[in-house]
Amino acid sequence: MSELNVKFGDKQQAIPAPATAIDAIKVFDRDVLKKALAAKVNGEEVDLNRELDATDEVLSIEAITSDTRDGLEVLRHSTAHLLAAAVLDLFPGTKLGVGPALMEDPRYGFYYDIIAPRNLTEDDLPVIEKKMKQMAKGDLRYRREVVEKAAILDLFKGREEPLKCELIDEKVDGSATIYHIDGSPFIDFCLGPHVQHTGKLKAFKLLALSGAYWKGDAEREQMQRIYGTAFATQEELDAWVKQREEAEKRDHRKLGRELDLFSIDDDYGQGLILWHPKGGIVRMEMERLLREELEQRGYSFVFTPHIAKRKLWTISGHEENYADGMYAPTSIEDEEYRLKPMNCPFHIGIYKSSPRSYRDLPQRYSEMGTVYRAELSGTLHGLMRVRGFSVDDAHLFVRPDQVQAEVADCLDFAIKVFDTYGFDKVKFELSVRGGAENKGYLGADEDWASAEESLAQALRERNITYERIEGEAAFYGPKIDIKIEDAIGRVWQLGTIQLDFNLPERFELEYTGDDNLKHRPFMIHRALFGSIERFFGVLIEHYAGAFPLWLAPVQVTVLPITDRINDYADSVASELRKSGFRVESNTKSDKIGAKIRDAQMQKIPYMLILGDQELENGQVAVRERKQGDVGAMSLDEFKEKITAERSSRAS
RNA sequence: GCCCAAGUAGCUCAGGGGUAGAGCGCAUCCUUGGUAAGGAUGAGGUCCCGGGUUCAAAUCCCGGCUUGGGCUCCA
Repeated sequence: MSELNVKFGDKQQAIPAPATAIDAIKVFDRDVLKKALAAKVNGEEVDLNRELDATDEVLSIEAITSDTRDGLEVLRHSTAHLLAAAVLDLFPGTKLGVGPALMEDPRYGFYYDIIAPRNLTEDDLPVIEKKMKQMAKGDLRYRREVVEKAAILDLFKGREEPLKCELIDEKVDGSATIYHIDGSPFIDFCLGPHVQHTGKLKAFKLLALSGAYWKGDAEREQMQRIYGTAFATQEELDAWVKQREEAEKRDHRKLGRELDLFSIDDDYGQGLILWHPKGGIVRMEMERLLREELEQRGYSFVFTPHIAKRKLWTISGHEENYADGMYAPTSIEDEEYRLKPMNCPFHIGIYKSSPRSYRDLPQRYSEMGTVYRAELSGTLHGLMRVRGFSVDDAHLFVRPDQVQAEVADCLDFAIKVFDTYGFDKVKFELSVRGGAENKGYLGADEDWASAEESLAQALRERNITYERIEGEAAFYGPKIDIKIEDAIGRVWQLGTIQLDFNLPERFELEYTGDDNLKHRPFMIHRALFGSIERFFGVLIEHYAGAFPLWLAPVQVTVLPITDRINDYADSVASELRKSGFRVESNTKSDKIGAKIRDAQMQKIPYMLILGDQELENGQVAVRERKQGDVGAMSLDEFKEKITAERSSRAS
């Protein structure tokens, strides 16, 4: 064979053999070579210098360039190897774990898990990064080698790499590939592809050091994980670093303190939120919106206690399946009680309080129910992960024929509410039973089939595009998860609409049908926010603390220019309060610039600047927090404007 | 829970074996200034907690507590 038939884009040509991927690409497009990091041959990702198989068939070749996702992945994965090589060089005897590129996580670009002879600290990162840069300049070659399993095992055994051996043992059947970085002791068991040499790695940065377990298993070896990121150009890396700093400015913990919204005080307990007056206002408004919707959608409002007898949690199955998440029992008069981690059993109690007819269904109970969960201390995070929180919970008890309509209404509800908050990207995921894996699903097959179909049908009926995920359903029923994307593109899993075949069974729920026989109702758990605390945190970051008028703790601040105007300012403020607005009046002796700055830092939507002119004309000079000065108008005109803005809940 | 780091005034942080510091905020006074910081004075601290080393510890060492970054996108 002296020639190969190669296809590149829509062009095809015979080239002399033997040839590498790079030789082939060169024939068609010399320019693309500058950006090429790897190649695809018949869909398989390979190194650029991979020799093409001698074959009569047409080989389809593509270049993987640095400006594509695949290219970035090659770049990051190669950088992870460079990291490991540098660590090995600086800390001989280091054991290697895995070092993948991270393409979904916006915070990082890659990591490498290691066990170094001594625990590394963050002070080591700059040293390692320096070593990496030095190695990058040396244009060290990534060299691929195909080796038999036994030989690879021997190689890594000899290098005392037990974790690598374990991986090889699991993954390899026959032969496998390893990669060297020439000029470094580093060898990795890896599929590739990689860049040709370290000189291709021009923009990378080490970011963080953390703990990780081998295979994520807390029973296995504790390792250290070094996170970093890499881009094709320094400009892209700089832009990314800058954006990261922007995200930090939105941190809800920082804004929560600056805007006096909430606090967490260890004297009261980790993960327990103290809502301050200003946070309280936001919460009241969030709940007001929900309440209006709940009323219109025929929900009823119920209230239930924070603890219940232990026996109840045995019936519900929480004692058996969820004990780790629950606080220890407490007793009174020899009876044990436990704090509730969920509201469901209480709502079931209400359902069971009288016999139900098919005519009574659906029953829709809603409650802002406060629950307590024993989260591990290390997982706590501001408002996002807490130990006590309130769920905008609802439980619907429905007949099988009502499932679809009820779920459809839940979807409408979610869309309406998230739209109000300005989340225009909402994603829906339908989780159903998986084929092969048996998770010990409860409930009859025909119930599952009908429930899954009802959920899917409800989504289709509302023209919602959704992702169907096999095998992600809970053991007790299929569900729809709702995820939203915030103002800076981060995705948050919030609400869920979940069918439950388990609890109706355990609590022996029933209703009398039109056939005068007893039937078991379906139960739907429905929460939009999941946790009010967490959603509050998401909102703070989404709005960067600048709440829209309807949510803002202080909606208007009145700023008199001199204290001659203080009386007029007070009268304007009290006039607005009469119309239900939250107004402050700043009569300190600061200059107007300072008062404006204060208001701006507090992210108050409207400032009314009042001086002699306004007093004389009976007007207010309006300054909006983003647009700045919008001119003078009568108080009535201003009131009309903000009344419309408030009632539309514009975001 | 585990790995790494941090903990100094209400907040943000500097300092560092021998009188505890700054800016912001707060209070009082002066100033009454037209769209992002006017000035002066003052109050405010168990330098996280416990132990050790030392003539002497906020500082060095050990332990604890809390906070922060993380804890499988598998070669």
